[in-house]
Amino acid sequence: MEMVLQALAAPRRREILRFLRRRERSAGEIHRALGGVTFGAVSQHLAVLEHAGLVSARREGRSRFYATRDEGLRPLREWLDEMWSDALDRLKDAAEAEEAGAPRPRVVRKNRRSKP
Amino acid sequence: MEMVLQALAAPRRREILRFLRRRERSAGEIHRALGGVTFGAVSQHLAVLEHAGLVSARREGRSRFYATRDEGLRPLREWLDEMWSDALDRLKDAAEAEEAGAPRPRVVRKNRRSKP
DNA sequence: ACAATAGTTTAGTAATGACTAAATTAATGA
DNA sequence: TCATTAATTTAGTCATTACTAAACTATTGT
Repeated sequence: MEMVLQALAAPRRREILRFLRRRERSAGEIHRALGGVTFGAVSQHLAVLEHAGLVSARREGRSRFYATRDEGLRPLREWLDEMWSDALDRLKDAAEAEEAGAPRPRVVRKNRRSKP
Repeated sequence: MEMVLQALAAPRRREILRFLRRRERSAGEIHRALGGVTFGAVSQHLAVLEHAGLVSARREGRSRFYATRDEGLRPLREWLDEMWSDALDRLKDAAEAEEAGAPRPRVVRKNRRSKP
């Protein structure tokens, strides 16, 4: 998932994925849709997305058609779910601590020995 | 979510989040847990995570305690869900097209006029 | 074979980012 | 007040990266 997050971190590449949402598109279409960026740059972005497993490519004549690969997002999805379950665990722990006596046992107080 | 993805793209920061999974920790604890990286570097990573809304900080005496902020991951979660629903839409479209006659209408064939 | 079209690859540049060491701020304790 | 502990901030370095322009590769039509 290292590569997945790395790939998604660039706004341009998310823009490309967004453009590929509905259907596959040729590199040229993608280039035209983005605007303000070179064909070369687009090609590089597509290579990054492909290596990360986020898009697949298909050759047709002179064109190359790119489409999103849905399984590509799975590692990220799993990581997020893991984080989410941890959040639930924390809530549960907090609830149990609450029940166990002390009103807000969140902070361990330090013992102050001296007093002016 | 720009900042969220940017923050998550660095392995060190995911390592920190992972360490904060169960309970809050002081900056020093985090530094010791990571190992092989300066206190300064850790502090910088924590600042990035805090700006991205992924952790919250609390002062106690000389220590500063950091904890994961679960709402911080929500933008990413929503983005992922959006992508996922698009994937479902694609499947649906494909199924409908399948039903509508042509066996695999995914690709529009070009008309070849000449023949050798 | 040649020209045109569609895309990739390369070389180079400017900006960003992760890191370290050292200076700095903040709170406590003597 | 001064020393100590805990953490942040700053200045500078090295690597990565997003980009452009230009060279290159591949496919098709004539």
